[in-house]
Amino acid sequence: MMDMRTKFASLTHVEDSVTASTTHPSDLTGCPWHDVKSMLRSVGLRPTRQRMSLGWILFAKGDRHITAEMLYEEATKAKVPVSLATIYNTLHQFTEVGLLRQVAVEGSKAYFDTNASEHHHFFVEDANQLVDIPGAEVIVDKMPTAPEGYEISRIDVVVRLRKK
Amino acid sequence: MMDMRTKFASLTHVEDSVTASTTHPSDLTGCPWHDVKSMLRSVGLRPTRQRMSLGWILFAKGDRHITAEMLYEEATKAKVPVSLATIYNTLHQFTEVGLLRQVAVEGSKAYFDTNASEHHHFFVEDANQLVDIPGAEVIVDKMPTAPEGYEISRIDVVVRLRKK
DNA sequence: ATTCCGCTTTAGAATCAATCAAAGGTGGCT
DNA sequence: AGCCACCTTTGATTGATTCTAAAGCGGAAT
Repeated sequence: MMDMRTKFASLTHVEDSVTASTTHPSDLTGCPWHDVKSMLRSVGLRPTRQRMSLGWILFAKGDRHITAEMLYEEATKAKVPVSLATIYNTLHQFTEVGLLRQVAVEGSKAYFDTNASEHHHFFVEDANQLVDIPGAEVIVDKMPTAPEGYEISRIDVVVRLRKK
Repeated sequence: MMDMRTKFASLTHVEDSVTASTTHPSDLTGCPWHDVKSMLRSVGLRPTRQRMSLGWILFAKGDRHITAEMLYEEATKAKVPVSLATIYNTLHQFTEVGLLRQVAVEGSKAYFDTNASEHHHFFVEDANQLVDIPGAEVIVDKMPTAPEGYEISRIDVVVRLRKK
């Protein structure tokens, strides 16, 4: 919940004046409809039913690592009829505008992280599970120099774990 | 366990002494047969025709980042008839025994690195291209503590690049 | 309100990488 | 030479993701 607000604040600079006055903890949601709506507007996406529902599902429960299939099932369970194609479209659109972050782990499916801020991950090899690395426990010390004509857009660190 | 360094050192060394006198650089003969054979034996894989050929193709040209499809094409061009299933089997077997390393980047296909030693990568976002980060230019400073019951098997660092 | 235009969503087909299963082939040992 | 466990092959199959063409909706203008 608190994470939610922090997230929203950072995601919707443009909407600070709006969200600041309207944020209140909602019973089930944790993320009021009109906040999702303004979030969408602030990134230039039309607030449609599906996008609102999916945004609500995605960001209501704090930081998560979710696949398209997982989101599809959750939406279905939540009686939000939405097609798989829309799930993919939405995940990609959200990623493009910086609401989500796609995490690269080898393996067939793509994971999306609802925490789009700079942070790194544990990857449990046997369970195919992603976990945030808390705080600033990892620090990349010597930043490599990017090749000529390129700039660093991001650094991903994945610490792979195996059962002892 | 045979370390990557050892394998590479031995292969390239012998290559230097043999190919210099018997072959042209344009040929695929950068790595004599008996070395691939002993490499395979040393990791406990039977030196079959296909594995020898593929090992030869893979390790003859220094460090590379290759996909199953790429290797398949190269093998075909080199008149080494081999099925795609065998390509996949071989890549996975080589990875299991530490001759190759699978690099985790988002995207549809899996990349295998013929340099299996501890090092990290640049990933050119627009071109979907992998490049080794030279030397020890990246250092993970604070190793995170693994959760209870787990141990760290490896740390992957991917520095994502975008055209300036 | 109603209309209209363009962005969205949809279902299902299509694509792509990767894996599997069954049948035939081969390496290495005696 | 011959055996047997391991390899390789073909073709089918899975699983994730993308594409396509048609129907639906958002919201600004009427």
